[in-house]
Amino acid sequence: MGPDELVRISHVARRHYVDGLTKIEIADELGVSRFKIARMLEDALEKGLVKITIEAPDSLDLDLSMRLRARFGLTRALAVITPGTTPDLIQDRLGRAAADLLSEIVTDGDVLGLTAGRTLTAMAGHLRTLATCEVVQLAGVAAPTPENGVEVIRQVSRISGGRSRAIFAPLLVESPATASALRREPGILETFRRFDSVTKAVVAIGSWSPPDSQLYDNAGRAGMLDELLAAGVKAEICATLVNESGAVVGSVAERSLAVSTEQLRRIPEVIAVAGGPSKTGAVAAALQSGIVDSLVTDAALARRLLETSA
Amino acid sequence: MGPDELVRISHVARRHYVDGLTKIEIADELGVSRFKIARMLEDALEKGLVKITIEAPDSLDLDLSMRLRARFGLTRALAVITPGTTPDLIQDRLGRAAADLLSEIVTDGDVLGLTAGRTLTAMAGHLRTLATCEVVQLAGVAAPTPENGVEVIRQVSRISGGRSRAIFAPLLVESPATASALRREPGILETFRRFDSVTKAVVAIGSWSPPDSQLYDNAGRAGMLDELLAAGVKAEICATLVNESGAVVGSVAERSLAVSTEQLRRIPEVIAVAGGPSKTGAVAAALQSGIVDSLVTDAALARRLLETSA
DNA sequence: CAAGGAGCCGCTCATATGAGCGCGAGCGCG
DNA sequence: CGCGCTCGCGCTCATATGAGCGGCTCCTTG
Repeated sequence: MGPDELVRISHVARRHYVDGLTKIEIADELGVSRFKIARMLEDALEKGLVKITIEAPDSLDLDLSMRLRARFGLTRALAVITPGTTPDLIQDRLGRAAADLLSEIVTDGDVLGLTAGRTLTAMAGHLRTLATCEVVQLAGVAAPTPENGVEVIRQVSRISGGRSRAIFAPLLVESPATASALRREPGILETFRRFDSVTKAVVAIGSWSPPDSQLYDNAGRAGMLDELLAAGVKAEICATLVNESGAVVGSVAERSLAVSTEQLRRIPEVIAVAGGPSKTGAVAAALQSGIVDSLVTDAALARRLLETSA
Repeated sequence: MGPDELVRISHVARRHYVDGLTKIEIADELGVSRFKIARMLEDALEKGLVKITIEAPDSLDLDLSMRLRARFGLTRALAVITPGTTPDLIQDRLGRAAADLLSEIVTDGDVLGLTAGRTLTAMAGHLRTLATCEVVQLAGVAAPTPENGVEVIRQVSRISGGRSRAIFAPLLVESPATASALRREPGILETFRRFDSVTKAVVAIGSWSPPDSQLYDNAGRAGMLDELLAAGVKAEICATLVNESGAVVGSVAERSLAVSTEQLRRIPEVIAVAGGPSKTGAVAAALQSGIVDSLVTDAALARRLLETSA
């Protein structure tokens, strides 16, 4: 293309794309037909004279995110790009993304349900602002570590400024009777009554094969593992266990202190946060279950999900 | 902006700007109203999420070029960016730009008129392709150097493949009688007859104050300088002399071998090529004269022209 | 020279789009 | 509680735009 046409076309492109003039206005200005202007702009695009770029944040793979959303019918999906594959790193980045997502979507009237886990602990650590909302713990304490649910609830509700409903009791207990008794404890009863009011929940996904789950560990200690693995448990969402196809199988309901599967399903938006190589199958199973509405995961896992189900 | 909205908006922006979908198509695809899509795209632009850039060649200032064109009512204008201000460098770059311009706009039927000068010599040196056209020398030889008009004509016509009409005679001679006699010489007569057929001409602009012109030097040797300077000559185009206001003053017509002012005016497109600090006033005067239809100059000179006449 | 084809132009008419408006939800305040 | 405010939404209607067409010129080719 010669320099004269270059000057003309660039000028037209600038008037249109930068100054926002319509093609008709440019045509009048230059005394040519609007069709001429349209063709000049087509040329400019085609010859690479006008470059349109979509600025993406380094940390998100926008394309994968949208494909996840579309493929699994999710309300939202975030495929987080991680600069490495160590569990710590992935959890930190997923936590950050989940924190940003919470800041974005939680509004003043919301009742926020949370579970525990290392990724959710990371999320709490990255959370900076949150609308005023009630924060409800959805399951008892699975691990006697700083990563337990009570700690997450405490941090998040402090940032939100809303009131918190914790569960000061284990996730899994020895007998159904103990579980029933605990559920009648005033503080715990209060929290359980809020489950039906929860509008948004952030939950971890535990993997049972390969094992990467605190509930799995607890079940092992409680001697329930063989029975549940025989039932084909692949993943857990709170205390709900699902197999590879997403069907709810086995049950720890009687001996656990947690939101029920039905209550979980009634929550308008359940956001699962999970990533890392070991969780691929569990995330796939959780998505199949229909319990999960939104997903925050790492880009590598997202890619594996889309490949296997293409 | 939160990550979820980021993903949505980026996706919409890509579908629209990259994939070329209409807003209505995207709206249908996502199940939202077209107004929503329009507002998302407005947001994307406003938040800097979509960047539209006009790629400009390093060597041309597109904005200055368009402003020159508009300000002086030119058919074409090129403001060439030079990486320095030495005369040699400026001439080289202007020559290159003029060569590119010629390659672009000369078509097979054209009759191309040329004068001489260092910049036009540079132009000839940079010329790589040219449509088949007749090449006509518009003025006699002003300097006994490799930069004379005959040499330029020879080079250009060789690249074009068309026939050439040179003037093997001086630009300025001692007496009107000698000039008349030369004009009757068969070869020269032939060239002069082609002047009325010239469709495009590339001419240099000579400056008389400060002096930067081969014709000025010749006039000095011929003892005509005082008279012409007294007449207020500021610039020369071929052998036509104009004052600061662009009015034709003085005359070397009787003693020169060159296209006449009237013939020059009748040429459909006269392209002046001139630049450098010393030529500012001369270029301004030449533009005033109405003889010049298009201009190739350096960006610095263009800027000075626009400043003084703003 | 006639026929045919390529390239450029501007038209028609259906479609896409933008400006501006009114509605209804959520929110703060007396 | 009732009021007004703001905001996000989608509507109407005038305008901008694109697809496709036919006319024109120029050039090639038989």
